[in-house]
Amino acid sequence: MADMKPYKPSDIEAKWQQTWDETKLYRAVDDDSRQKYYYLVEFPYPSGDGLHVGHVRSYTALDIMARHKRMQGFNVLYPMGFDAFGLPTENYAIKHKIAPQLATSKNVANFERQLKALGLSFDWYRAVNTTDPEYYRWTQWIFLRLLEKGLAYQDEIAINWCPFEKTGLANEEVVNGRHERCGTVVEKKLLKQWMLKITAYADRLIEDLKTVDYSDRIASQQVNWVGRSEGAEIDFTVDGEKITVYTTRPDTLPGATFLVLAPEHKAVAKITTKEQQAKVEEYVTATQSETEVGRQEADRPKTGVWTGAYAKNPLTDEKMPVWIADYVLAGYGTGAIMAVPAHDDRDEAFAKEFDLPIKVVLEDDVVMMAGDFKGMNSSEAKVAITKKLEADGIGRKAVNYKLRDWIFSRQHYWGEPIPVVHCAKDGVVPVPDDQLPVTLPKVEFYEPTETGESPLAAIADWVNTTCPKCGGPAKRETDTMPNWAGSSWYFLRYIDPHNNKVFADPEKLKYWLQVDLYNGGMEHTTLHLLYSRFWYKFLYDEGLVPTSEPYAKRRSHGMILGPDGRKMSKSIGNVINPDSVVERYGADALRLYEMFMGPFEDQTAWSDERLNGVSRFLYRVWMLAQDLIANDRQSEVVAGDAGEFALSVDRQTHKTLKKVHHDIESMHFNTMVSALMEYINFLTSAKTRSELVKPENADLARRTVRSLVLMLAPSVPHMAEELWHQLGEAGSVHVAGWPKYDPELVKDDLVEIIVQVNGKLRANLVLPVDATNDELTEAAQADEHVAKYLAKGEVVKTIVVPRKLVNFVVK
RNA sequence: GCGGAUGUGGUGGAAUGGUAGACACGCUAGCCUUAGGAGCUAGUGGGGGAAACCCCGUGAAGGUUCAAGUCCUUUCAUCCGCACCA
Repeated sequence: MADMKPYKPSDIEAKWQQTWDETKLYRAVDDDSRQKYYYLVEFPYPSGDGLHVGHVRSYTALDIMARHKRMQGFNVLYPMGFDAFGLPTENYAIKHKIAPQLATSKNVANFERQLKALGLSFDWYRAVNTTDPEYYRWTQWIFLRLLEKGLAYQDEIAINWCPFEKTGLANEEVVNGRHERCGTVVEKKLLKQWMLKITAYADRLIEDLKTVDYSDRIASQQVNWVGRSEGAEIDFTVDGEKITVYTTRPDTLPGATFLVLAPEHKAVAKITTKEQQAKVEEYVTATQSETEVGRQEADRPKTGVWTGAYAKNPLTDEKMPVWIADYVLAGYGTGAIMAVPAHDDRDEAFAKEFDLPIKVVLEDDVVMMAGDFKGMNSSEAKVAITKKLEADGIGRKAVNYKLRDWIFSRQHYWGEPIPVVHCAKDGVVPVPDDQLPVTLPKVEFYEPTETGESPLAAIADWVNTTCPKCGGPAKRETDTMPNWAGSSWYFLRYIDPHNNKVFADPEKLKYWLQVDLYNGGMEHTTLHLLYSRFWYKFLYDEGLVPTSEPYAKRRSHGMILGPDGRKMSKSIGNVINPDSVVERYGADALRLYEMFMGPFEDQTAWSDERLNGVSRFLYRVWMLAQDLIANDRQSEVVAGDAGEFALSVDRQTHKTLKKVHHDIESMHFNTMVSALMEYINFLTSAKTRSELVKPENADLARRTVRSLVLMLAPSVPHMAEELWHQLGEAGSVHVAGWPKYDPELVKDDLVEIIVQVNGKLRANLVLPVDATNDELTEAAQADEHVAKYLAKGEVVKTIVVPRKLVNFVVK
């Protein structure tokens, strides 16, 4: 064909991106006349490295879902923004001596360019940036609400301190005793810190998972992280000093032969005898100088020292020596345990090391001793012993969590200032709401200070202010918030991004929430996801948001590994840059390839060969479409082409429509692409294609290519839009109606029936779909090949599954 | 140790308890062409056979069932998260 247009992604992609932008095609409307869908992807940190192919996987998947819903007439919100506070930018600013504000805007511009080049249907009008004072004004506002309710508080605690970045860290940022970002061995440092009481929500953060649809691995990681356990507290008296232990196994109390306290336990100094004092002090000093890394070494031999004191087992009246050892953690439970060496591996190792008694109390889960409790099973004994302790006033049921309160202070410049002032007279005074935002001052140096104070502390005219309460001199808080602050509520701001009266209009919140689907990386499961659920629940308790959970559904895309199967990293040099893929193959090919790679939630390695295969597929689609469009243009439309051939093509079309529709809804993007490929294979087979280009099939060609373009639109938006216009359509394919499959056309007249003898396949028959069981059996028996096997014995049973199979059981 | 996920060709993977290997990559042979990251045709789990066809085959071992990749039990391996959390 002389006028056939070649497929050149670079010719069409930028063109349509610009048109979509100009026509505001993807703006979400705040009306409630249509059903809404809110699709959310984690907004990126705009690093200097630019977009990662992992971002593309997440954003494309939900883009496909958003486009699919939009085509079905729903009101779709699919927003994007930037989580731009954080240390990499601050470090970049220090190194290059430019303001973090400038570095951020440069990186944001680059990310925007990259995202737009992918043809993602974000509503850019709603874009947010956490470093924008008009945004962090509300981050500060929420902090003040937490402060009002006592959920933000200051505490002098031994925090995780990164000596390289000179900042405090949350527990969540410490991995194996090292700072997860820079790998520096974390030290302990006593500092006054702002804390958020996430532990007040521990139970609800677990319980309410029942009301939402999270992938198993996400939900279980959250449950583990909160780490709820049930047991009992038991009070022991040592030299008049009360020592309370926590145990999940009160049933083993008869087997408790000694107590162990953490070296940091407050009672240690009081109960230590004179004879043991020197040894105890030496041990305490030694454990304090140990780093977290040292304390966490695997298979570390148990160490400890006896305090010289004794407690008494309330059930057996036996004397229990009281030891201190660093295998007992000060920060968990009560910082003290009753040791049951017979039923706990750690206690056993300790008992063996120091030659302490080991007393077995349970065998086969049944209590073997201790009078009243003898013969009970473990769970009965737990209840009974706890009750007895309660009656005696020396114990009670108790619950513990691994979750710690969230350390909310950072000693850095590039974060939201914590909006309080310190007044000599009034103490901590919140900055009044109408004076928000407390903005970051412009400074020349961003380096953290050696003392552990934020660089803000050095800016006298910013720090020195007046007390909002008494008008006297006061100093501003110089700590800033962690980078997790802004991202804890950004999805609320998208709903009403330009509101300067409230963080978002309650009516709009009511309309758009919950987020219908939230996708993001697994690495954010225990940090961001938990934090944002906490903030949201707090806002719910304040009556500021309409539902108890923010996200109805959470999924996590699998990581894309480098072509070598290893995690992509700059130092290995196996990073794939989306820009170069777009340049070479086009955004549509990149998008479709990332969907075709494998199951969405599984990790998988990058492959240039397979990307190329997807690109080839798109060329074939294009060429076929050109043929069909040409036929449609050149031919008079002939009415009534409902022959056998047309029916077979329509059937294939509608089967594919059905498959594509359901695969998008269930996020089976890889099989959606397969279905499209099968469809194209069918249409381009020599026989089908030669018929489709005949003038008498012009009408069929037209409706086929229309359906094809529509079903491709969510996945390859640029090519679909271009073809749509070649078809003579004026509007955008992305707001054209999604083609519903016809259930009648999805059904077949004839179906393949498999015939088995003793479960083994012996024949394939093509029979009418409505054949009765008897007819199926008859046809199966009549098959020559089957008959041979039937003759070998006696048919004792015949199983018929309509439209599927006949199985003869022959003996 | 605890929790979660996953084991299917040379590779990525597909299969409401009902034809294992769809779709794709790679490979082989042939064709075509202004030689390309192009297109077309055929083949491609293992074994046997000229063929028809037969046997074997979803980490391993049992079991349930007319029928198991799929359900149950045991077990092994890999990956992820947490980890001296009492």
